Formats: sequence, C-alpha cells, structure tokens
Amino acid sequence: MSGRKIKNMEEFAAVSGISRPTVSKYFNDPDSVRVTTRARIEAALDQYDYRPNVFAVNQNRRLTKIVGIVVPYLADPFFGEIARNVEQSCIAAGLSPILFSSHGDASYEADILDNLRGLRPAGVLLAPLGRSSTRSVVESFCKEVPTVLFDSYIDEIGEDFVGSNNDQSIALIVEYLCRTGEPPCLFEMATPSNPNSNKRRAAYIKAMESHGHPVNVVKAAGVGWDFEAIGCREGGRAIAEGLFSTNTILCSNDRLAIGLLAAAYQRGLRVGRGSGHALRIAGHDDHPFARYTCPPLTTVSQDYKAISRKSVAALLERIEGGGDAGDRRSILVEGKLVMRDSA
Amino acid sequence: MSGRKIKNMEEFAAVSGISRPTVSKYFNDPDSVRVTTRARIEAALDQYDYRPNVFAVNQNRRLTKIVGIVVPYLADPFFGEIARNVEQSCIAAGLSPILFSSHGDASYEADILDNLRGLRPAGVLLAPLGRSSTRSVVESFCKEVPTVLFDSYIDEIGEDFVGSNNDQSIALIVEYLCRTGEPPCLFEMATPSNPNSNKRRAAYIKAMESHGHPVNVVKAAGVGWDFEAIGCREGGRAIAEGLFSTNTILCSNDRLAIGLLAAAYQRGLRVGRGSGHALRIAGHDDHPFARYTCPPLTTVSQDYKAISRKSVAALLERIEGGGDAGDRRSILVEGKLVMRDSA
DNA sequence: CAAAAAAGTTTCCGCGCGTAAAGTTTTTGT
DNA sequence: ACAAAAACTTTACGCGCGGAAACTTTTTTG
Repeated sequence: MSGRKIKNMEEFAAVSGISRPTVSKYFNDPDSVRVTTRARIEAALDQYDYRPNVFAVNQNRRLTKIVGIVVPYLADPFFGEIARNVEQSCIAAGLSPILFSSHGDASYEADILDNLRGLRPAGVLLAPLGRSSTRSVVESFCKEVPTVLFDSYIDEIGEDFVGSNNDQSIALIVEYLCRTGEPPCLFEMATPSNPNSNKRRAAYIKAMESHGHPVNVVKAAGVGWDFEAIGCREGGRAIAEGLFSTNTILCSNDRLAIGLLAAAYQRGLRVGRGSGHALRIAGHDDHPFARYTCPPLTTVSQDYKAISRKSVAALLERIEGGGDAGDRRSILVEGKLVMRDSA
Repeated sequence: MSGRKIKNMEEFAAVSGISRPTVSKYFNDPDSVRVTTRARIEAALDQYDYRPNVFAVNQNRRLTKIVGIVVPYLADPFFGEIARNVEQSCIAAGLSPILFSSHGDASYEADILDNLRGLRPAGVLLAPLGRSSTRSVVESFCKEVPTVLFDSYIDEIGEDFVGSNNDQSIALIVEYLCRTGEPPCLFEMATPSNPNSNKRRAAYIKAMESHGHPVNVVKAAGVGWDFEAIGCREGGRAIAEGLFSTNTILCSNDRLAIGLLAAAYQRGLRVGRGSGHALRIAGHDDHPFARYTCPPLTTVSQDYKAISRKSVAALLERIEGGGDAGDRRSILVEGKLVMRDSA
C-alpha cells in the first residue's frame, strides 16, 4: 500500500500492466481472467489501493449487486439479530447489503421501497409491516424487484416467503401447557402490528379445539410497536377485571409477555409452575431477553439463523433464476419449545 | 402520475418545458429556481414520475448528500432507538442516511469505514466500538470525512463528540443510593466493550470518595456484547462468593443490571428498597426494557433524543463549515435519575 | 421606464466505468 | 508443432448527470 494515488481504472490498469477492459472484467468476477493476469492485478492492488468508483460502476450495469434489507422495527432486538445474520450471508455471497428500518410506519416503508427502486437492487429481503402496510405499494414493488418476504406474510405477494411455522409452534406450546396445567388463554393485541398474530390466533383456536378445551382470547387495546407497554397496561387491566378464565396465559409474542410479567409483578402475583404460583405465562419467539426475565420466560423459539439463511438462499435462487424461477414458495421454519420457569 | 415513462433528465426537461440545466438546479435545491419555474417543474413531476438517477448524480458531485450512521451493535435496542432518531433528523435536513452496524466486531467496523469512503459521504455519525476499535483506522477515516462521534468516546479523534455526561449521571445515582441506604458497589465488565465503562468507573470512584465511602468495584469476566448473559453468570458468581461488600449494586449499564436481576432471582434474593429486600440494584442508561424488569429498574436516563438531535446538529455544522469550523467540541448530555423499585 | 440584476437557455465537456467489435497474443489439445 | 480456442488489447461509444461559459430573457430597482 504505497505508490501515488490512483484516480481511476485507467490509471490503475496502467500501473498494473493490464488493459482497462480486462481490469474491469476482473472486478466483475475475479475468476473470469487468467490466473497469471489475476495475480498481476492483485499484486498492483495491494501496492496501490485502488477501488472502482461505486457510482460509476452501478450507473451502467443493468442490475447492481445491491441487496436491500427492510425490517419493520429495528429497536426490536429480534430484527437486529435477523439483520445481522442476513447481512453476513449477503456479504458471503458477494452482495452489498443495505439496511433499512420502517420504524413501524407504513408511509416510511413506502418511502424506503420507493428509494430502493432507484438503487436498482439485485434483490430485496423484506419483512413487511404487514397489517398496516399499504398492500398495493408492496405488491407493485415486488413485481419490479426480486423480493423475498420474511417474518411476516402478505397473501399472494412477493416471490417467496420465509418465516416460522406458527401452526406447528403454537400447537407445540398449547399442547405443553394443557398437559402440565390449566389450558391457556391467549393474550394478543386487538389491532396487531404484525400479521403473525392472526396466524397464531387461528393456530391457538385450532389447537385448543383439538384438545377439547374452550377458547379464551383476551385482546389488548393499543396500537404501535410498544408491545411491552401495551402488555403491561392492558394485561394488568385484564388481570384486574378477571378476563383470564384460567391461570395460564399464552402471549402472542415475547414482548407482550414481558409486559405482562411486569403487570403480574406489580400486583404481587407469583408467576411460575407448581404450588405457590398464581399464574403461568408463556410467550412466543424466544426473544433475546426472554431468558433474563424474572422468572425466565417459557416460550417457543424462532430459529433466527435458519430464517436468515433460508431467506438469503431463496433470494439468491431468484436472482440467479432471472425472475421466473418457478412458483411462489413458502418456506416455514419449525419452532422448538423452550422450557423455562414462567410456565 | 400518468404519461409515458421518462428515461432521463433530458426527456423530463422536455416535457416540463424547462431546460435541463435548470431542472438540474431544481433537483439540487428546489429553492434555487424561480417560483414560477418551480411550479412548472413540480406540475410535470406529479404527472410523469421522474427521479434523477442516484448513481449518475453522485458520480460527479464532489460531495454527496449521503450520511453514514455507524453503530456498534444493532441488536441492542438502545442503538436501534438512536438510529431511528438520527435517521429522521437527517432526512429532515435533506440528507440520505445509510445505516451500518459493526455487530460488535472491530474488523467489521473497519470494513464499513472502508466501504463508506467509497460513497464519498457528506459526513458520518459514528458510535465506535471503542476499546476494541482499531484506533488508527478510525483516526485516518476521521481525517478524510467529517465525522461526529457519539455515545462512545475515543480520545482526540473525530471532530466532535456527543454523549452522556457520565460524571454527572454517576454522581447523581451514587448520591441517591448513598442517601437512601448502603453505599453502592460497582458492577462492571472486566474488559468493557465500551469506553463509557471506564469513564463511569472513574466517576463512581470520585463520587464515593467525595461521600467518604470505601470503593468496591466487582469486575465480571467475559468479552463480547452479550451483556445480560455476562451479568447473569458473573453477577451470580459474585453474589455467591460474597464479593459485594454492601447490599447495593450499581451496574455500569442496564443490560448488565438485567442479567444481575436474573441472577438474584435465581437465588431467591428479593430486590428492592426497604425491609424484606436483600439487594438493591441500579443501572445506567434507561434502556427501553428497564421499566419492565421485575422489579422495575432504578437507573439514570440517557436522553436518546437529545443525543440524536445534537449529533446531527453538530454534523450539519461541520458539513456546512467545510471542514475547519473551529475546535473539537465535546457535547455532553445530562442524565436524569429514574427512580423505580429496584433501588 | 431604463438600467442593473437575476434567472433561464444553449452548447459543450467531463466524470469513471461497462461493454461491444475487431484485431492480436497466449494457451490448449492432439 | 500446429490449428483451434481462449484470453487479452485497442478503439470507441454510451450511460445520466454536474457544471462552466456565453448569451438571452425576465424581474427588480430607483
């Protein structure tokens, strides 16, 4: 890393002793040139520290190597983890990921997709806001850009979907809760920010009926992404008003459960299994903090890594397939029961 | 939004009845053209849906409108919140923020800065990894690009720093703890991921001495960003081994405190003020989840919004100042005591 | 209302690179 | 060793826009 500054590929080609078009080929795919040429270029490369101008490169290419990652809410550690895994998979595949967060706002999400179009990305990994997303915006975007939806599902949109198998995971925890104590009530948001809620409610009802138990769904009022606050406030109210018909509560997700645990604590209710405990509380997702609640939260894990890996794999197939690589696929990842102390 | 598709600025200029250079001026600053021309352009704009090609625009401009935001660890909701606030401030200022996370890895951070250089950003907001950052990488980067450091401080690097006033906030909570019970021990990581730890330890020692109390610092072994796990494991061990000389523990940050609360719970120790409680635990940061721990965590708030706002403001000054807008500044935001039940 | 100032138009060049075409050199296979 | 194939070089054009220069039109000002 010495030598004078290299301004552009022309100059770099000169100092490396290779013609510019060949150098250009090298940067697009190092394996497309002869090994001897490659060696000469790379020798020059670590002597002169040149990098092609990002903007000039992308101006001409029909498709860039950019991959957009759009998550609904970054202050939720779940998406932070997903983002990390997805980013690294993309880099490993030679793509340049760019991360965006909709911050829970549908109009923001629309702006992101709009801007993304201008970047002519090779593909996009989108975890849509779901319920509050403007369906048409997402739909038209998916028609233009190879898009894989993850986490959150919108009917008939996008090319592939990767997410957790709510039917399976909810059945799993409902079965566990029924087997070890009173059958669970479901605690969810009245107007869920995330379509997974609806799937989970349906799965809960189905599972309860298959066990021959009456269904009891308690809905928390409130909108937005401050799930803990809603879980705490509305869960506390539901407890006070005796809305839960059994001593066991299955929360639609862990963040709601964290709020509910706080509400139970405030009221002096001991949460856990066995005698001396007033309440059992379970969640869903195995949120990064779930193991540090008091008591530690019993939940069903979402396999972050598997979801990330499969999402990127699906996107890569679509990109390489050139748009029409077969039918829409739904890739579901199974959850695992994570038994802790809260239920 | 109808009409045929517009390919480039040339065509758009034609349909709007304005010359291309003037249209170009408009896109660089809508206020730089006469109101009548602006109106004509905007009339065409919502009839034809044209947007300048991002890559072509940035190819020629010496400086882009891109602002890089680099945080050390996105799965920490603290940085998620900061990122959100900062992003919005940037957009409001007409800049295009791009978000990056170092994911706790110094080499990753170096890659990000390296790539960022290629984007010729107008400026960068960097929350460095700190201790594990390669100092020289960050230093040379700051020389090339207007950079404002936030949250985490590296001596003599960057143009400005915006963060919390650890001296003030630690003094505040130490004073509170001393006044209301036994003087606090400090619980921190042995090899902190974040330079704030060092500042806080110093502030703790200073505050304790000013109150005439002996200092007791307990260090948790472990590296990385999984603070809750370290706090739980090492905190539990410290409790078991009787390393805390008083019943009051001040944690270097809330995530460590969350882990410690879990450890106390596991051992059946009641945390809180007053009789019947074995331990008081306090944190620092007012982490988004701190109010939902059991018991809710007493802590000192970091004012996210103020930090975000002031960081962006400082960066804008630097950008507009054109590089040498005076001396290096340190902008410290004061913390506020957040009294909950844990201490 | 004339003169100065401001804004817009025309014309032109350059940014750094992708990429095609035609010609030349090197490698591969037998 | 020789022909065919593969890789490389030379030359040239285009991408879409920023921005300078010289000139024309519109607006402001006293």
